[in-house]
Amino acid sequence: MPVEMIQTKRLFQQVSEQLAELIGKGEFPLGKRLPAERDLARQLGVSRATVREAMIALELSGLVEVRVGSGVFVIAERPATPSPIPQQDLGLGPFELIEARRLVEGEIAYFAAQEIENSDLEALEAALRLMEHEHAEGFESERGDRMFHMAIAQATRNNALIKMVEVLWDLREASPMWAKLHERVRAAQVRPASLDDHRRIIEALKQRDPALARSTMDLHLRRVADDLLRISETEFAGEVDDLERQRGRRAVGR
Amino acid sequence: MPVEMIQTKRLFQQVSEQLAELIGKGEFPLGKRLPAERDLARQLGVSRATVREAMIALELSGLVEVRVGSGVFVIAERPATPSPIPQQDLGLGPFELIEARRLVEGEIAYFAAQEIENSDLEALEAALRLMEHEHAEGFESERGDRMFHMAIAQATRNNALIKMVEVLWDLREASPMWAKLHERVRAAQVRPASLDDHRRIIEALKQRDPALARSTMDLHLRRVADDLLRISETEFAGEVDDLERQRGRRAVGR
DNA sequence: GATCAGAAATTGGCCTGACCACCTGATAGC
DNA sequence: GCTATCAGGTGGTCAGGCCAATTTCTGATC
Repeated sequence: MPVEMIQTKRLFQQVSEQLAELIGKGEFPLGKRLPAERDLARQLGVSRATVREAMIALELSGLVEVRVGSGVFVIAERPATPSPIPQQDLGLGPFELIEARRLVEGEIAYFAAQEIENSDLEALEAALRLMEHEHAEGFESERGDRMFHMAIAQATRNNALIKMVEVLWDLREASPMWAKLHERVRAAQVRPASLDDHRRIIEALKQRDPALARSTMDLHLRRVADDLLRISETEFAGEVDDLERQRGRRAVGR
Repeated sequence: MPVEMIQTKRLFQQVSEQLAELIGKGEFPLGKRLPAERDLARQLGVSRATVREAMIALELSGLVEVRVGSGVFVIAERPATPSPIPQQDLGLGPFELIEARRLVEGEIAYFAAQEIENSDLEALEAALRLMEHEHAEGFESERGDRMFHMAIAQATRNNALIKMVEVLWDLREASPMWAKLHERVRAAQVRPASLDDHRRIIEALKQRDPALARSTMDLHLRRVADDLLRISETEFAGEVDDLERQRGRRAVGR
C-alpha cells in the first residue's frame, strides 16, 4: 500500500497552475489583462513575491506577456506545443533499445574506465544521489538515470560517444511503448536492485577496471531487459509484437 | 538603421542566462550544487528574490533541480534538445569519430554476423561494387563506403543500432576537419587496401563468424585512423590540436 | 467642445529583512 | 559500533518599501 502521496508543491507552482487553468477555461480571455499582482496576491492569500514567481512561470511557458507599468496580458490559452516536431521516428521497440544500449554503453563503460577522472566520479555519485532522491520521493522522471549514463559517456571525453548515448536516450524518451512498459515496471515493484546496479558500476569505474565495468553495465541492462520482458509477458500479451518479444528473450539470454 | 537595442531585459533573465552559460561551460559541473541563493545574490549584486526568480527559470528549462533544504543542483548542462535536427555540432575531431566507430561498429559487426541474411550480403556486395566504381572513376563521394557500413547495421535488424551508425556518418559528414584530412588521404595515395578491408569484412560476415567480423572491422578502422594520423602529422602539423593527435595515436595503438 | 500638458494613480521591477520548514552532517549517548 | 539528537545551512514564504514605466485623471487653453 503506497502511502498517500503528499505533494508539497511549491506555492508559486500551485498559483501558476491555477492561473493557467483559468486562462485555458477562458476565465481570463485572450488579450485581456490579468488582475494586478497586488490584487491577485490578496485574493489568493499569498504574498506578492509568490505571485511574481508564478507570473514568471506563466511567461516562460508562453501564456502571458508582462508589460512593465501596464500589466500582465494573456497571449495564449495553452502552452505552446512542447514537441514542435512530432518525432515521426518509427516506434522503436523497448528491446531494440536495450539491445543497442548493451552494445554501445557496455563498450563505453569499458572505455570510460580507462579515462575516467575524479570529477566524473563525483558527477556519477551526484546522479546516484538524484536517483535515490527521486526514488524516495516516489515521484520520478528518470532524470537521474539519464544523467548517470550520460556522465559515463562524458568520462570518455569523446563527443561522438557522448552523442551516441544522447541519441539513445532521446529515442527512448520518444518511444511510446517504452514509456508504457516502464511505467508498469515501476508500479509493479520498487527496484532498489537498479540502484545497487548503478552503485556497482560506479565501483567498477572507481577501480578503473574496464572489463568489470563493461560486465557490470551489461548485467544491469540485462536486468532491465529482464524486468521489461517479465512485464510484457504478463500484462501486455497482445501489444508487443512477436519480433520484439523474441528480441527480448534473446537479449536476456545471450 | 535599426535603433540600437537598449538592454531592457529584466534582471532575473540576465542572471538566469549567465548561470546557464556557466553551467554549459562546466563552471558548475553536472550534479554539483550551486552556491546558496544568498551567496549568489551577494556575488551578483542583486537581491535574493531576483536570484530565486532566475532559479525558477533555470528549473523550468530543465537545467537544475531545486531540493528544499538542501540546495539547487545541476541536472543537465544544456536545455533539453527541443529540435533534434538543427543542432549544429561543434567540430568533432576525426579521431573522436574513428574511436567511436571502432567501438560501435565493431560490436555491430559482431552482432550482425549472427543475424545476417543473404539479402544483406547482396547489399554489401553492391556497396563494394559501388566503391570500386567510385575508385576507378577517381572521383568519389564516400557513398559506397557509407552504404557499406549502413548495410551491416541494417543486418542487425535493430533500428536503434541502425540509427547509431546513421548518426555517426552524419556527424562525420558535418565535420569540416574530417573532410580536409580525408581529402589528403585520398590524394596522397590510392587505397586499394581499404577495398581489401571491406572485402575481408564481407567474407567474415558470410562465414557468420562474429569474432572475426569484429576484429576485421576493427582492423579496418584502425587502418583508417592510421592513414589519418600519418597525414595529420606531416601536412597538418598545426591544425590538429594536441588532444586530438594524442587520441589518434591511442586509437591506432590500442 | 476639443486638445494638450502636467499631476496623480496604477502597475510591474527590485530590494531588504525576517521567519519558517526542511535537510544534512556532526555530536552525544547508548 | 550504532542510533538519537541537535545545530547550522538551505530553500520557501511573507511583509513592506522604493523606483520607473505607464496609464488615467484633471484642468487650462484654444
